[in-house]
Amino acid sequence: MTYAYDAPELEQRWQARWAAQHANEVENDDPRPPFYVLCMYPYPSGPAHQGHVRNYTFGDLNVRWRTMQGYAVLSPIGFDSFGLPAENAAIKGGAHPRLFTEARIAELQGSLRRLGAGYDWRRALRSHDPDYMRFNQLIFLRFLEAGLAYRKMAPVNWCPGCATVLANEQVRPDGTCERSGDLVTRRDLEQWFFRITAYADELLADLDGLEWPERVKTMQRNWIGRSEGARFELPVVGTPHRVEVFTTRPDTAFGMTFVVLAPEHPLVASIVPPEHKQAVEAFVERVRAQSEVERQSTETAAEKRGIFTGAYALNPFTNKQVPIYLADYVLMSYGTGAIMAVPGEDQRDWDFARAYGLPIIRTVQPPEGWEGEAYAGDGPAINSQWLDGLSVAEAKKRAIAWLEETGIGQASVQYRLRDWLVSRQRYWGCPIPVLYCPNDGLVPVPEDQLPVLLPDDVEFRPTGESPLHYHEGFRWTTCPRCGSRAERETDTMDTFVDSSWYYLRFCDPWDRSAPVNEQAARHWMPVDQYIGGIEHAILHLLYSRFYTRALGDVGLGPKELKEPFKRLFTQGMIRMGGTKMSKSKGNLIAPEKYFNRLGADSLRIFHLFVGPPADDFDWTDQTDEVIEGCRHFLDRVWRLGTGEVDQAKLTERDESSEDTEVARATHRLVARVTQDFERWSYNTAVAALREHTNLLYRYVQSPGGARPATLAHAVDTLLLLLAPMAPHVAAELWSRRHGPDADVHAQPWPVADPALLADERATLVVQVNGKLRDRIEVAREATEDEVVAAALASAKVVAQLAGRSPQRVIARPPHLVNIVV
RNA sequence: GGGCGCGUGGUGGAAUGGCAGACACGGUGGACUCAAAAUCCACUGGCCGCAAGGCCGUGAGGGUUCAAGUCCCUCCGCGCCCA
Repeated sequence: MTYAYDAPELEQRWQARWAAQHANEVENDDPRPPFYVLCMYPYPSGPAHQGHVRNYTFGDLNVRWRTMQGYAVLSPIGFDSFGLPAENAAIKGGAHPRLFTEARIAELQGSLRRLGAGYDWRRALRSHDPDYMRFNQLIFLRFLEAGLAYRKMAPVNWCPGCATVLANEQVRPDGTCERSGDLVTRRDLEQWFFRITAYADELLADLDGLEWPERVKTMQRNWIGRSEGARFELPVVGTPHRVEVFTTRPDTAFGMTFVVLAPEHPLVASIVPPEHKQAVEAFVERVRAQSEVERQSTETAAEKRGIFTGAYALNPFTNKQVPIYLADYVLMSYGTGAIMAVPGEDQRDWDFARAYGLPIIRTVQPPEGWEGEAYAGDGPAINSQWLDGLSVAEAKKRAIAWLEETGIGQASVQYRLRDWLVSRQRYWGCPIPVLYCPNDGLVPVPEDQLPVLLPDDVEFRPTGESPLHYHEGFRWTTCPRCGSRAERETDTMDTFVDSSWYYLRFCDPWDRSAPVNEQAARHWMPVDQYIGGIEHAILHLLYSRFYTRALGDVGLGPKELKEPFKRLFTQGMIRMGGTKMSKSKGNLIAPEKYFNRLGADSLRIFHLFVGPPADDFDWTDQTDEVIEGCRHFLDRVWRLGTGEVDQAKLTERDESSEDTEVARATHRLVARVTQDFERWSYNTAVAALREHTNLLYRYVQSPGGARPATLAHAVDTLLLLLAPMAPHVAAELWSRRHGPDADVHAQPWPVADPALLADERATLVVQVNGKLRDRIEVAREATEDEVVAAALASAKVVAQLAGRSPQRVIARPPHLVNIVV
């Protein structure tokens, strides 16, 4: 293979020049209108992989394009540098997590530079930087003060493999750990939480105003899971106790034939009669060992899921006694930890009732011919006394009104969303800055003593306990209040904490006095374009939305800033053989080999060209040939740009109609590419550039040759439009054409002249009965009568009509005529 | 089970309800060359036909419309999210 230019040499030369020029550095007082482009900061796992290349190519296109459009573009980058892989490597006998991580960062940084992505490197941050940790801890303390951070004993998802607690989101549906694949079990531990549920309503409601993919918004809505219903109390027969239940279907209360408590429910201890105690305790023990996912699974046979407590409650609607059961699928953490069971309208209750021989009473009339079991749809209430005949919605209202009048209960809203469990029993994370004193109890580390740093001299043992716990020097300290020996918290923070506010820090990473400089944040925020993987649709994006609000509420961020990311784009995944391309799968295709041979520009064009950015892409054996093809395209642009194509035929002359057509095509190209950039249709934008290149080749090689001025404008425009996509080759050609100091990336983005967008001639499509029969060249301004006349005069149309006369003629001048016979 | 999305040539894909398959990859042929590579040019959905041309064609079936890949209904298959 021989290529038209030496890509590695050319690209490295331009990268060095951009670094020397401090290109893409932007000041906070830049007078141009601000525009914030951000790619999700990467976890540094080593050199970039194709997913990174795709992500950062899209990001850089936006940065360069918006810059050419006249914005002051904030384009920062950082590294999500805390996390498990570094610690696991240390346990396996590797280097210290810090050294390991910093080596990986250097590799990834190298890849990003070779990709030619433009960043304000002065603003770069790493989550494990002491400065960043200090502010992470300061935020934690302010949350603690405000009651947004709290500690409680909680049954948690415990991964034996990772030897740590997992958030619900990190447990896969089959009950295994997202990272290690081990089966997750339950344990009770003192854990730290962030009170994200305090914002549930707001987080749900404000989704409406975001320019995010509808899919992502739906996922967040489901995750928050708001449901409206009622809660009310039932007396436990023969005891002074009352059990409170939450239900979304108060209208079905007349069909309640039993009550189910979560096995952990506090009432269990006091209501179970002695003769049932042993069996109940054994059941509770068994359920405690199960993971939440197991408990929620519909696979388990109903017979094994519950147990009768021996106690009865009084259904306040019917004044009848109903038995109280325990069942694994009722969770203490949702609602009140107790439900009224209505087997007639809930399939799980139906299954349970059948398994335990409990009565089933329908309270909603199923439609005629209903052959299913529980009926959850709408219909008139039956067997429900004063609710009979009402629709579900009406009956709900009436039932709630009755509960409120009688004082038995009230309307209630529940969320599926739980508070965010942030503590991790690991070393390589940000320490939680509190200590425990025998006299003063829980004591926050004074702010002037932050950051609490990780000790370097730790031992990594595969025991499952945090190395911080063994480290006597770290673990023991003195209480800042009373001076006695006190124990430090040895848990560290979930790494999602780090990624929940980094985008705010980028606004002014130089501010030593506060994590977020409010003035700078007001200037740049919200992020105008956020770009990342769909896999962060729920967690990272929801936590960040919470953080933005919470920071404002504790006085650490602009109070009026609610939403961090105005526009979100989620790119598709790179797959290989059906699975996601990732380091853990061992199916990475390193970009370095393309950088060395074809150049970063070719790889960038490939990622832009290969399909819609939002779609997944399957990397196959043919992919290399497509990337070659992208280099081929850049070589063709090169030969046009340097004048290597048929220079001899260039002729000075007045503009001919052929020249005019090329000029018009150039303006159409500008409009097309701009529009495609706006709608994230980069594959068609590249197609448009390739089409234009093909057109210019034909133009230059045509018998009449090209008119120099027309060609120069067409080629220059091509280079301007190419600059955000293939920045190196565009820069080189531009400087060769316009002088060594000319900078294509500093040029204004071209604007199409509306007068030149349309052709003078148009192709009239003639259909007979909706089928294509002829194409006729007509003037662009042709009237309805003219196009109809032209269509009827067509020999092909006459032949098709075969003497029949048209019943109806539909004309859309100048593009289409349809003759109906 | 519920929700959302997607099914187009050998392949990736394109198409505000108005010319299906743009742009590529691959393939075939040609020019250049002693030869090859590179480059440039042409052709490339299927079937019938010497040709002109015709017929069929966007997962399957139905509907709306002058006109459907696009809108509506049913079904099949695949993917994702929530259970």
